[in-house]
Amino acid sequence: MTGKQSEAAMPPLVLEDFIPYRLNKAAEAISQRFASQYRDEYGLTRPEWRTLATLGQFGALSATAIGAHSSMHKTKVSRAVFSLEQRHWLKRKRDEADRRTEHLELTPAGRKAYQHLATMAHGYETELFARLGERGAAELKAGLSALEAYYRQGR
Amino acid sequence: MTGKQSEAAMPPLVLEDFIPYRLNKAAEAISQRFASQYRDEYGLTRPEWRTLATLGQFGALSATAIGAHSSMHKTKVSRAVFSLEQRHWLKRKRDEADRRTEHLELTPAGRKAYQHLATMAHGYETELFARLGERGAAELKAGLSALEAYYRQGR
DNA sequence: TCTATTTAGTTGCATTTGTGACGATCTTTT
DNA sequence: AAAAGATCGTCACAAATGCAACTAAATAGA
Repeated sequence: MTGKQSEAAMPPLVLEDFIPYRLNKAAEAISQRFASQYRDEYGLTRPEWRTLATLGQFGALSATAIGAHSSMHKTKVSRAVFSLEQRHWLKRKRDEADRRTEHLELTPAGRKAYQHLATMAHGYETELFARLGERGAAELKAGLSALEAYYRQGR
Repeated sequence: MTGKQSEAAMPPLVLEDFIPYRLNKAAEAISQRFASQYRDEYGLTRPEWRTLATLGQFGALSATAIGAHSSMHKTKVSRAVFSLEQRHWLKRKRDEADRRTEHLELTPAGRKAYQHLATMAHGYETELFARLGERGAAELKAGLSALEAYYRQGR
């Protein structure tokens, strides 16, 4: 026997301690709650919400740019754009210089929905921070920043 | 003008600061890297790896227990179990007291694969911690713990 | 005891997602 | 300027996921 463990074999991996596992569960749980808000209120899917939020923040972007920024697959963006267009929440404009790309922009209706959802998002986050406590919130942000620095230029 | 902002309107929500968004992107990026390892080496899907890891850690569980522990949908577990069974990595045993439930247990082959994957997982995490730095890793863990405490007893 | 309800796990079906190929357009090379 | 290659967005198809219905078995209620 080599010390630490006595009779029972220690499991080679404790999932509750494994960072990718914990991150996934946490992300899913936290997103779920907010997702049900925009789903209940507007019937939006996650890719649709992401697209809306990205356009709301940046003004006018190509589909490719949206995907690059928010890590969504080409086709996911394409479909979300189509769906938002159906709602008349965004309109497309051909780039006259490069006629392959189209610039996507929110309509007034889209912007209005965005404003509302952004407010809900802030509310959600405020509540989250309150429950995490000053300390927990600060640690989480710092930890996420470290992670982002890692995988941003990572590998 | 009300101070802070000058000419351009501030976007109502900055995605790079929004916790659910950051968590999702981080979780996806971090998981992706490890997922490609077990995918390339064994052709495992995520639900399969999760099921394997859960059984490896806990020894023998019902499908329901696996799903509850790792937040996977019933049918996801059912299909992962089927697939692992095809590989002869686990076997089912009827519970004689309650003949609806089956106890799932890794075979020697399954255990061997698990050992290997668990080793890879540790390696991955070790490298991750190294890149995050002592500080970043500690903050991330603390932040995750705070989150877990939040959503565990949820609402 | 007989019925109604709950639980474990699977399956069919619809929805969502990713892959690969495509037409159109732009860029680079020769 | 023609040919080859890259990029933008879409679509058909295949794979993965979730939902609802189902069988079998246990439990609770009458």
